[in-house]
Amino acid sequence: MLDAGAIKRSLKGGGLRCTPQRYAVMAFLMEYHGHPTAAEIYKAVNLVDPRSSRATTYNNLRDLVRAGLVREVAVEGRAARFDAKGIRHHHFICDRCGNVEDLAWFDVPRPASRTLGKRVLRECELIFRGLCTKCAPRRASR
Amino acid sequence: MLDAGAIKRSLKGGGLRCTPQRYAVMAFLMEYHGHPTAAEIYKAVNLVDPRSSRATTYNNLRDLVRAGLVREVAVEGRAARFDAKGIRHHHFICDRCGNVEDLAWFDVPRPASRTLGKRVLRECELIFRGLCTKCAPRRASR
DNA sequence: ATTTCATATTAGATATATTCCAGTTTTATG
DNA sequence: CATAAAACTGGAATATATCTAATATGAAAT
Repeated sequence: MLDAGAIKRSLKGGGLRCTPQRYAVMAFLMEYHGHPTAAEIYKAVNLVDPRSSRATTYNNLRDLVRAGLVREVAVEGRAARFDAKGIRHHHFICDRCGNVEDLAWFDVPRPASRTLGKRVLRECELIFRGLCTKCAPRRASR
Repeated sequence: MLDAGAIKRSLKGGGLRCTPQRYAVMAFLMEYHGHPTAAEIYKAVNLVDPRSSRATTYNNLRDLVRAGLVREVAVEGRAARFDAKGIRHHHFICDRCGNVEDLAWFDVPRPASRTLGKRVLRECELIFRGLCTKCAPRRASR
């Protein structure tokens, strides 16, 4: 079950006010185990309580990403996907349908600082590409 | 120097006809060492020889990616970037300006098949996020 | 509890990125 | 060189995301 206090605290921890709209986005991402697009999140939170606009949903997602509470996954030619940063995990993106799936975490070597140059490393992300279980059997059909 | 024959051959190898427009896109990506957007590529190839439309540029990029000759890098909220798959490398994306930079290659562990499930793995991509050298010193300013 | 103000929200307009369409042209093949 | 499949075209359409400026609200301080 979702702990309202925990959500409130993590928003505050990220320097964000707890507004009904922002709370709704965060709560939705925490209980929904998928990788919804901004449009899907907008729809879902308004289904429960129709008080959020599209702009606000985008604003809140941006703020949550900046605060490090949510991860954004860009997918070529499609809407970005979001998920709450709970347990560490990698991502698998299907080249056919664009769906994003989680993969169990495993450690990734960090690049040597000479590889990285003077760049500031914030995080690293491992993305596997291929065909998901739904698309793989139908590989021949185009 | 660019070898016209080599480009022709790699297009053919990918099952693609060699048209002036497609050749121009591939040649540009091979000699330009950056990560241009579709719009930039469109502009650049038409500067040399104004015979390509926007739609064709997009179509060709799609085909080249499908043929495995070009890599597409999605960046949140911005246009996708492209580069010719020459030497293997990883990518660094700047969280502030969205620029994509190359990082020297190093091996990445493949996930165990139990981690991958029944998914078909095509490739894996390591993306480092942070601040590029241009943006890092100005980190305080927003 | 009330005041205060920085922050957040809103609807709609706008900007940006990409794909679709339907008719025409071109490439590679035999 | 005739042919057919593939590629090209400009413009319209769609999808995605951001901006704007007026209004409302959360939470810190009284």
